[in-house]
Amino acid sequence: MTEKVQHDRVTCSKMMLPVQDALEILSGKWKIPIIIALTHGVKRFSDLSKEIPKITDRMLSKELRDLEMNQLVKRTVYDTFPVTVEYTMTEYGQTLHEVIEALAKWGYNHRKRIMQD
Amino acid sequence: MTEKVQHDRVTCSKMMLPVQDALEILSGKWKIPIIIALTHGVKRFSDLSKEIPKITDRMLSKELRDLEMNQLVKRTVYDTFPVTVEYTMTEYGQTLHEVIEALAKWGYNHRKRIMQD
DNA sequence: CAGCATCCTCAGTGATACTG
DNA sequence: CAGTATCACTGAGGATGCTG
Repeated sequence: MTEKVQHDRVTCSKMMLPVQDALEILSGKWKIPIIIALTHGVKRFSDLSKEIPKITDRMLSKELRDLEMNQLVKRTVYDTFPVTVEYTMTEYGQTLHEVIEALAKWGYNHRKRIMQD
Repeated sequence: MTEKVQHDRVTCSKMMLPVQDALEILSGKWKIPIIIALTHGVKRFSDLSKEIPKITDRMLSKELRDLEMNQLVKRTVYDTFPVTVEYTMTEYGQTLHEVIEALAKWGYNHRKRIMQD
């Protein structure tokens, strides 16, 4: 059975919900690793499994499904035997790059700042 | 006793760790509500408690401590009786605005996109 | 190869009561 | 007022084995 993922939301500013939406989509331990892996090109399930240290098939499968539902990732099945499946970022998924850049930039500086105290 | 918060990290790109750092700081249910509340000015503990629907004192206290440890929020105690405590964003905390703007912008568009499918 | 089913653990959060 | 202490719960994530 599919696991539910639904959090309560808090509303006290008009930025609140959009920010929480965005964070929810990037939330969890594996979304960012998967997204970054896919920015380096089209990948198969087993490629991702190898490239992302310690992720289990269960989580990889689940997170890919989430990303696909949000139209960030496209899944393509080829009729070979055994089946081949390719994952790639959609064009829409690319729009996340700005956000991830902003996070990376801030995070990079923060790490430096916290180190030297 | 202080609760521990430590996650495993995944490394497969140089953006990975900085992005995860940033997300970790914004992670949890209450960081964003608190940060946004504090962008609207200096607030006391009870102000925040009233403004942020359903947050418990326990979580408010804990999240403020986290934010303070990361130098994003400043805590000032006034020697009155009973004690008065004020919380405010630090100048450094303001640097998060770019990040939150990016998240808000993307989240806003995403909400529109997903609604109309 | 590309997953799914099942069971299990524990960190994050909630509820409630108490205190300087 | 501004928290802390304690207990309880739940759901994200891990481990393992199975399948089309």
